[in-house]
Amino acid sequence: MASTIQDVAKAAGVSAATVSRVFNGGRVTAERAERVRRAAAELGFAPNRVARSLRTQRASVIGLLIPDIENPFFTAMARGVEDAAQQTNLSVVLCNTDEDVDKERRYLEVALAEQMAGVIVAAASRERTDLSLLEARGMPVVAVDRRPRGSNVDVVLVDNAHGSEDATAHMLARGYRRIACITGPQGASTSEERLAGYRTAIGDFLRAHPDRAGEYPVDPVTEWTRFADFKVEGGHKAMADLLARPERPDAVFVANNLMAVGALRALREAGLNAPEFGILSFGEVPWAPMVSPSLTTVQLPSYDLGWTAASLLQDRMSGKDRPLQTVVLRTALQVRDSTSGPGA
Amino acid sequence: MASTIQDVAKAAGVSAATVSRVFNGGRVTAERAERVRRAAAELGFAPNRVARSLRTQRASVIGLLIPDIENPFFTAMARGVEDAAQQTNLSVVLCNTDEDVDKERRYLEVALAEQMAGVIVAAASRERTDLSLLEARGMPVVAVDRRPRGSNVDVVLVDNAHGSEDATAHMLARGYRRIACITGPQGASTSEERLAGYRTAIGDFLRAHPDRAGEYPVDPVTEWTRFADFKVEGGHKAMADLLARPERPDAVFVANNLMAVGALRALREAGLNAPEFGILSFGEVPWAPMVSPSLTTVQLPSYDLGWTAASLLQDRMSGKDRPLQTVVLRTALQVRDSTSGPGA
DNA sequence: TTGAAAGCGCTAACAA
DNA sequence: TTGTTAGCGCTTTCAA
Repeated sequence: MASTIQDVAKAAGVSAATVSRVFNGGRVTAERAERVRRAAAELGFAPNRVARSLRTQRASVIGLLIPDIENPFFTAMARGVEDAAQQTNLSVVLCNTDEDVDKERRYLEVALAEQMAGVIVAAASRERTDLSLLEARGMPVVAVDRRPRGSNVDVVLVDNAHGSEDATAHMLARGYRRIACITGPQGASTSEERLAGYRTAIGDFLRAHPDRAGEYPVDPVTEWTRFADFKVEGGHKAMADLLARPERPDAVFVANNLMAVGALRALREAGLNAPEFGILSFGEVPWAPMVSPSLTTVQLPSYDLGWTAASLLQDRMSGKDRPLQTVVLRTALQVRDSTSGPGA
Repeated sequence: MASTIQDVAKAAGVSAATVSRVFNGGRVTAERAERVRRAAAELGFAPNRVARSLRTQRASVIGLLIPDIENPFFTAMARGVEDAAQQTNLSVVLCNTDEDVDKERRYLEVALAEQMAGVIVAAASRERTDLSLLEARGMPVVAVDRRPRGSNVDVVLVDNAHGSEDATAHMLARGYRRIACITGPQGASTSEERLAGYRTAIGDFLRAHPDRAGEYPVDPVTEWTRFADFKVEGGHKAMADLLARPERPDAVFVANNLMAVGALRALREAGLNAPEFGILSFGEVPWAPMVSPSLTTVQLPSYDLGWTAASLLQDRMSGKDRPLQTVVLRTALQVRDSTSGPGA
């Protein structure tokens, strides 16, 4: 059906090897190259990548494994990967692992069987994702967003601690003082890192203003911290709980976007509004600019995460034997109206 | 590096053909099959899919081309495709065409070169997307959401007209009378179909209540219709324009989710609120339940669109030679608070 | 039921 | 610079 390199060779009166050279940048005289190109165009020839992969033992496809294709954070990341890959004519195969380690393992096996050129993986689990199979076979791998335990691969991460510190410092600068924190589950690295950033900022402030200590409960960084589940309902419950305390906070730093939605609802139910009560979401909310007041957020470098991972992967694929890298990307604070200050 | 079928054959003391039969359901005595399986497990053997594809001339990968991976409508569709494909052990390669016909064409060529088993495409353009290359080579193709002009492929579409008619009828039933419509660009099939549904519902109502005609401008279905661009700003401008008219509407049917966001803002700026002023969005808005009042929407069958397309594709792939199908899937009205009625 | 052998379409080593 | 040749790993006749 489709024409092969042999057909083109015959039509152009040259050997298959010459046709191959024309398509792969080998040395061919201009005149013959032209003849080949014309014949190829006439026959609608396009090299069969399957045969090429089999012969060269490498594909021009990279696999991208993400836990949730419906999460904008990951789709933006996928765009970054795609754009970077396109520069070297790599195609990207997107695999949705659904936060399921088994499904993820199956896709990893597919990547091996398909001889993919490399794999970028946002691990379904830091504990249980196992990249050793790929490593054993020498397949280039880059982990992104989460670093799977015990794996020897390049990693690209978000600087959660700095982002949280900046965000909290911003709220302090805008005049909020009694800032609470709703973070994710205890033990999850992202929760812990974001909480740590918040604590650093509060600690720094208290050290700079020792006179202020009297305004706070015994230990604000623990009294006003709640561990939730990164989901809407968890954020709602945590916020309601914080508001019920005798020393009520005047602002809240929420460690992810879904919990921020829940916290917003709890505030509204308590008759509180931003910016009198400050609220800031770690992680973009698509409709952040549309709610009123618009929501201040920490923007995650999702696109760049993908772009960077793809670049690292291509380095590895080209056989550069440099030591393993961990790249940490910074977040960006998007100041909007929900943190204008308690008196604004 | 990775072990081949030959390695397994040697280890099990059989021929490569026998190993192949074990993995593909050929006739092999139980005892030898067992030996082969053991050897394969020991060597960590998994058949090389590239070689298999080259030999059999077909792959176990299908391509899914979508215009915008960051649009929840398409990611939900992708989930549907993926889930359906998984049932027959097909992998899905997701390609983001970015509403760009050239990029789309490149991906279509990749699909051919990679010998993919089939392609599902949400066309970047109804006019300019060209599937004839694939058709010429006999590759199974299903078009989804949009029917590219001049192509002979199975199609899965959304029933825009019925969905809009239902939605408009719902608003009428809730007591809104002066219902405006903001639709997409003139000429786009989705705009026209949604507008047509709105007109049908209004027309039916007026025919059933001829006494009401006096309450309306000369021709409500044209006076209160605005063509916008399916974007936030377009919706905002159209709504503001409608509100400036002497015969002000008391509700609006908005033909997509982004324009609904713009329309909401225009309403708020004019001091109008739902449900006194009714508003309904065609197409789900992720935060529809979270705004107050919660937004009534028409839910598109995005997941099922994908699932159905994948099923049709698999029929085609298995060589069933049935006539071309067009499947039209119905929408579902999600009634929330923004259309409780003008007196609610 | 089994194995030997051919060949899918391509590239790369080698020889000319 | 060009062509010849071998072979990537698999499946599928064909003959035994």
